[in-house]
Amino acid sequence: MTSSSTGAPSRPAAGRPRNSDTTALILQAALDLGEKAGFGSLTMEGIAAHAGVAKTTIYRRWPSVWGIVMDAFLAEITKVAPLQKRPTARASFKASMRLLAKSYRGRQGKILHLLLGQAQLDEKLRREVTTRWVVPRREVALEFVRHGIETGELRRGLDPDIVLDALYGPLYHRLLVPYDDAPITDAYVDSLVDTVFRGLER
Amino acid sequence: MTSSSTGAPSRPAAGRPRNSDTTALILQAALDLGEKAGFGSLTMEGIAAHAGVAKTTIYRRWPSVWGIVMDAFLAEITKVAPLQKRPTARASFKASMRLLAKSYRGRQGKILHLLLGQAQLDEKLRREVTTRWVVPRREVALEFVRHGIETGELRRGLDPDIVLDALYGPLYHRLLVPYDDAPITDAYVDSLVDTVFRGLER
Amino acid sequence: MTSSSTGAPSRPAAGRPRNSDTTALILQAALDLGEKAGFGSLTMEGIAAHAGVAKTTIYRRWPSVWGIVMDAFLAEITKVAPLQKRPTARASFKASMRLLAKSYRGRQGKILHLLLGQAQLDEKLRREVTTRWVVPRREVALEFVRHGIETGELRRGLDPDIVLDALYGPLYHRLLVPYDDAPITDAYVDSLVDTVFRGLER
Amino acid sequence: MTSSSTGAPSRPAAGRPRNSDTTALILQAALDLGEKAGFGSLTMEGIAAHAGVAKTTIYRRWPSVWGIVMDAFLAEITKVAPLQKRPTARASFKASMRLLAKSYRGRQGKILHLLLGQAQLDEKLRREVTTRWVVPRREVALEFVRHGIETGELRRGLDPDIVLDALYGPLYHRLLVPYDDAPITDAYVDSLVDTVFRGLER
DNA sequence: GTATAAACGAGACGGTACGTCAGGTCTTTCT
DNA sequence: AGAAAGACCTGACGTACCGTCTCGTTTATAC
Repeated sequence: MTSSSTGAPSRPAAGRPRNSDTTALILQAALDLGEKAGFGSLTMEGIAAHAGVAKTTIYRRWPSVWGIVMDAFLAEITKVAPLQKRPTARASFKASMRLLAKSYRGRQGKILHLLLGQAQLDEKLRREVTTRWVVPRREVALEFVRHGIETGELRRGLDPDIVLDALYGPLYHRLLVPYDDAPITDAYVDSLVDTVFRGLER
Repeated sequence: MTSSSTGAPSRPAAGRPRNSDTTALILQAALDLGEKAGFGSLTMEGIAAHAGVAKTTIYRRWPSVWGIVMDAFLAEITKVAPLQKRPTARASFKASMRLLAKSYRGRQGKILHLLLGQAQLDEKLRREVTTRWVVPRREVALEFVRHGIETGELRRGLDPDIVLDALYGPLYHRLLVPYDDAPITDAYVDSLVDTVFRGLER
Repeated sequence: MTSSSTGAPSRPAAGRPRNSDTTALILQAALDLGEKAGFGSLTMEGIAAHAGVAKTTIYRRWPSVWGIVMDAFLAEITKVAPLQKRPTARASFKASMRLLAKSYRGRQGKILHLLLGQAQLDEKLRREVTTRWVVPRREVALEFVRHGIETGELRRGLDPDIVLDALYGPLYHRLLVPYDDAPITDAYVDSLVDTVFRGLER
Repeated sequence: MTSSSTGAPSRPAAGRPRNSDTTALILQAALDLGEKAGFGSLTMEGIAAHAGVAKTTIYRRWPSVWGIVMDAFLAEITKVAPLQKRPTARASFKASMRLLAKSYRGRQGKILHLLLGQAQLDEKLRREVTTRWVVPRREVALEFVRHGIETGELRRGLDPDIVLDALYGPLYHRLLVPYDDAPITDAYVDSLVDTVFRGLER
């Protein structure tokens, strides 16, 4: 969301540089307010006031509230729940999904389901979520599957995309389709992975 | 001079009765506008203007825009994609999910992902979706699973909830988590059901 | 500035009628604030806040701050300084101009020079000032001159417009062209009228 | 408005000297923009952009938009309409006022009435107008009057200030009080001077 | 020549106010 | 009592300029 891309390091961008403390201040304010009053009721004015920053300063960095939330979410989640590589695909997914489920039980979950919710209504945000969150993770996960097929852990002929949908789909289903509001436990993840893997193995 | 002949006991409700044409008019206006300008940009004022109706008239019937959309969605979907009972669970799900996938490829899909999106932000709508859409369908589907276990088609010890998540999860994952925007084809559904069922059968 | 013009009294306009107390409240707030902090620093937001009224409520009545000030000014000035008809033209103008000078020494003067100042920058306001303030008064005054010519008090061949410019011009000159900030006294008015009339009489 | 040159030529001020082309560029940009979009809508940012100059460069020279306009006005008007000394007071005023009326029919008039308008709202500008435009001209004109009294052209006992008000007042009245938007013609000036002078002469 | 000092362009920044939009409530008259 | 119309308060929107600031760069005098 932030203008980035450096490439040629040549000129130092001319003009007074953006204050990165200010950026951090805004992100923090957004998280604080979201935590306190609900991420659904975040407003530009509220964030600006809480961060002690002018609205224009925010608009210079992000085009919408959701841009901010997106950045805040990504900054946290990559630290907290990176994909886990293990000897077998089954172990890799179990570990990765347990970690993911854990963060989803906390603040990240609260944010993510709002983020994905809002992405349904907002085309620009949807693209942002795709390119910055879904695609990068999916690519790593696809590698797990392909490797599993090579080693013979998984049977040949499987469509790796379907495999990922079968594994992660249920997780997001629980997160996004309102049913019984039960949290996603480690036991649920284990049970899920085991059930699905029965259909995947040779 | 025909005597009105109320016949019906109770009360004639006193005062001017609600015009049911008006109700239909509003629903139609909501669908028209949503189709044209995107369901995400529906507003009470817009719907009222387009339907040629006063705002109060709408508020008397629904508490929010999403209430209207919810009603419009349910009215259509139950006609179009009822659950399909077949001799085997596998066949039942294949048929039901194909039908569902088909409607999701059209207007219903467009509405549903907005509805689920909005439900993430709006607690009241979330409950509405749960009780009027998710739970009723889920109960029927659970019956399919239990029956499959009884007949021996599915192995004992399966958690029926996990089964449903494993089947429907991927569908909603495709619908809600933005990835490649590929539509959900019948082939995808077949492939998915077959893959998952391998892990479910005896 | 307010939408007015009734004409056909028939229909009572449908819908909730405007609250005339609210209108008065806004005008009063504008005058209060102007008096306190200077009419030059009036803002819509300030007036709204001080009147305890929503901005939209004001915008429904006036298109700009100056529209409000205009209305407030006219409401006062017509009460305070109506044109004075006397037996002779000289006496009529002396009386009228004394009264006008007196109000200009007070709040009306403060407002008027801002109003005329702003009218230089704002074409719409300029027209408003012309039709609601300048023209009506000028027409009455022209009548004084014409009558003076008929009775023989003033010589024939005078251009009535020039006469009015010669009389009122100096007054507005003092008001609008900054020089020594001396107030316009009754003595000044008398001296002015006498000097000018020497050139007007037979 | 510009930082005054101290007179003593001593030090060349150390550091990079101001570029006088830049100053001219800004003035020109202000006039261009004013001519095109109306002097009332001039902004610092607009002028800076149009002149291809940084805002700070302008602020280093003038404290406000109106300072610029003031300088631009004065630079033109003193060239175009200096006071005219003639043998008689009547002839001096006729010539001077004709010349003034002529410039007021063009761009100078457009600017001046905005300048005087704005001066009503802005105390600093008001003083600026007084000291740089009104007072210097008024002093010369007062001399005309005093000389006329000495030579016996005008009667004794006249208050010179009232004389000037009587002569220039109508001109500014026409310029500033919106009435019929008729331009100020030479014929009008002649007629006005003759009428007023009838009351001034012995 | 090399400091030093100011001009200059660029753009960030905190502010204030703008005029608009939609929400949800209310008041009025008509049906 | 329902319905249409529209006033009303509320809150947020995104934008425009303001005047100040912080940079890096340029251009002149002074040492």
